[in-house]
Amino acid sequence: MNNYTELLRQHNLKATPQRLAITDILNMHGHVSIEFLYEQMLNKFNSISLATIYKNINIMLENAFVQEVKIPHSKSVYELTKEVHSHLVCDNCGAVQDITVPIHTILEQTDNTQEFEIKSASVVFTGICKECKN
Amino acid sequence: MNNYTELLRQHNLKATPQRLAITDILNMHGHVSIEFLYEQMLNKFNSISLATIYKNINIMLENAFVQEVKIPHSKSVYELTKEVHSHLVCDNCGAVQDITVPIHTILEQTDNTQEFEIKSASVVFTGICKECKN
DNA sequence: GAGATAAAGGAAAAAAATTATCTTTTATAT
DNA sequence: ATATAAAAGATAATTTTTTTCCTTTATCTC
Repeated sequence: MNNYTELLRQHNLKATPQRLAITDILNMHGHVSIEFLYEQMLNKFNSISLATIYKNINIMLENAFVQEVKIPHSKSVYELTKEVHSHLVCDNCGAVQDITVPIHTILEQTDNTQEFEIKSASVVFTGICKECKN
Repeated sequence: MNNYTELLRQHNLKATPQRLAITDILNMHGHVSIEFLYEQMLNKFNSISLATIYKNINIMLENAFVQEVKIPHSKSVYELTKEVHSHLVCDNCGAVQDITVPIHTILEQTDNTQEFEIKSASVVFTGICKECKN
């Protein structure tokens, strides 16, 4: 029993081999698209269907086991839920990295005369990653 | 000749009646989904096809006449391009508002040890709007 | 550990979203 | 006014995502 079995169960998800594999791929790659996930899964389960990928990602989203990252001008990627954080996306290679942004400070400096009660922030920076600069 | 004819042309877009109508709808509603835009357009052009909506939104995106706003847990909306700004999205009613965030200040306060060259930021706050609080 | 059961997987189809094709119409430059 | 490139309309085709139905399996209980 690896460590993700219990984590899946804590999110009301049965620990099937397929889900453990999805979890491993997410853990290994950090941020993955549906297509990439499907391709990787095919290596282990040669008859897995895309519907199973979608069904799992959807139920994992519902149970907050994974999060969707919506990226400007690009397809969404999915990641295991962890501490709140933001993202850096490379315009050149598409790589996605995590970054911590002081949301609290931002809110203090933002003029919110609109009386909108802000609960969370989704921040995606785009630019050029270290590797692509060289 | 209303004021959007010239603006369309400046973006290398022919000022067709359909495009002027799309522009009016975007201007009037601020942020609209593809479906909403289609429904509104049907009022004026009873035989317009969804393909025309997509073709126009896509070419308007390419020519930076409109921008796509990707919203967590929801479908994208589109807006006329204006000064750089961020968005507030109400979890309750789905309304989208503009807000100005001091991105520059954020960057100064963000620890970017990853040597990532940030060029732009997409920020979407979610919470409860003024109307839904009452 | 064996049996019961609710949930998950596989396969295929269906539905929804998006893009492409081809012909007709039209905005715009000349 | 005419020529022309681009856009619209009408489908059709693709792509993406969801659903259905039947089989398999993870997990709970004994």
